[in-house]
Amino acid sequence: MSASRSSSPVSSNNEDDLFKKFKLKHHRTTQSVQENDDQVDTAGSDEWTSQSTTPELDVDPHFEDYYHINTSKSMHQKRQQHLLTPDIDELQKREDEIVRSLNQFQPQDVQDYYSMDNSMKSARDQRRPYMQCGVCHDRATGIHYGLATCEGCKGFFKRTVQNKKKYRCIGNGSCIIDKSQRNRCQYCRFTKCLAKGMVIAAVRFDRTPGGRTPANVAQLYKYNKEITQSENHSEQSNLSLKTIELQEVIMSDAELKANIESKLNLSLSINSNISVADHFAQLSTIDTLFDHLKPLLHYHVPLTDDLIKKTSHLLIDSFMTWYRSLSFYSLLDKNLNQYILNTYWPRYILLIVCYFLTTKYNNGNFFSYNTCLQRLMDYKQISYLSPISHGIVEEFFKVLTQLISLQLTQTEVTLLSILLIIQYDQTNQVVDQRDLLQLEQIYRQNLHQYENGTFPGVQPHRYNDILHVRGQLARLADLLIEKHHFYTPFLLIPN
DNA sequence: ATAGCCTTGACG
DNA sequence: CGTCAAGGCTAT
Repeated sequence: MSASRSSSPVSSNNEDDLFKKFKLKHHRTTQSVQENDDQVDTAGSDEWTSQSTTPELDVDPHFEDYYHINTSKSMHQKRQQHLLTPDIDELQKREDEIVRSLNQFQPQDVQDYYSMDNSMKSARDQRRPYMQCGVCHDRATGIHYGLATCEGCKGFFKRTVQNKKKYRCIGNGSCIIDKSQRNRCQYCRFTKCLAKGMVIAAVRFDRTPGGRTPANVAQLYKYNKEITQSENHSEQSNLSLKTIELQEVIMSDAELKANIESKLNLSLSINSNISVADHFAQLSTIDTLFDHLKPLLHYHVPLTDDLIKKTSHLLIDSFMTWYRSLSFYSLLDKNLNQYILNTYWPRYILLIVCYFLTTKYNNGNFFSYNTCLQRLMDYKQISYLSPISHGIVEEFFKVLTQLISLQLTQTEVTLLSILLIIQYDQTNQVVDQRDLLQLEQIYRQNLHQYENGTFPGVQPHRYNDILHVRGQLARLADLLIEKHHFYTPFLLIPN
């Protein structure tokens, strides 16, 4: 039925198209220009958000109290700050001050931005065809307001300044801005614009088109460029110093990703070439995660390995961002954090995909071991995936049915996902995990409290059930990786 | 609101 | 002139 129209072999950018279709359902920012300190605009709330439980994914508030008592460190002081962008006027004053102080020290050195005949110009000419937006890494169309940016970020910056807009971040102000999701958080986008050196003064009051940017503004361009460059340098040298000093094997993000990538590839048993997508997802709600999975629902053809891989990447990125935003992240040892990131992403992805599946199969949608198996066999015939393992399918089916019957709330999913990745592993000697013992206790306790408060008496075994599922999930994830069957959960996504 | 494309105008 | 970087317009 729906075969014909949309199935033209769209040669254009498939991933982008997907995102255009499914993103933007809910902006993660709100524009609180005036009185109302309201909530997010929930425009286009989809079926996913309709759960009546707490919409916040973050840890149960009790946990924070408990945790602070024990650690006497307050980590979330800064979490609620910087949520609102400052007045444009204020920012403008700051720029003015910079210009003034610059002029004090170098009275008439102004006009050399345009006569730059050395480093900057040549650098610019060199990367001319490859210029990418300093904010979102989209293709840049030139220097705009002092920074190489795309048309989108250019226009966004202009609108923001011209209309003196203020934005608010729903998360903790560290949303990742890239091409695919630059519209998710205006606050973080604008903050990044500024951090990368875009100059407010370059937006004209009088709106006169054409002409050239005045010298004092050009001065700011140069100044900002120097600042960001020196920052980069000091960061780099700091980093290398530290690693040498500590003699630790802390991987860079790129290395970490590469490592994960190779594992992922192996366990998907795909041998096609890898193209490391430059997508960095961010997450703070289940909705965001599901946004990554939803496109898979709309494929009328079998899922391709490529698609699964891309989706996995998005989820892994989300996982990393999410993990780093957890309150205990900065308290744990670097090596331990790295170990967790490197080792436990399959558990996390598995949980998310399973949870996604439960929302799809929970009401009346037939779901049995046989249909499950049939589905996988069908895929097997069309694709080049490795042979179906009945043992794994059975295991997977067990976990899934249990999850379906449990009907986890979002808070439970959150706690479960944390418990999945901070599980103390006796057998492992690679890294010092002692901190995890205490942490795990804290989160168990937190889950226990939550169950008592939310389902008092009704489901006395729920706490144990969830811990049981945790064990199953952990084992299954290990198995999926080990036996190169990581694709299995994805194939059951109904379409 | 966003972002791709268009127009403008100073400068070399 | 052509180039660059401002603003404007407008389909989505």
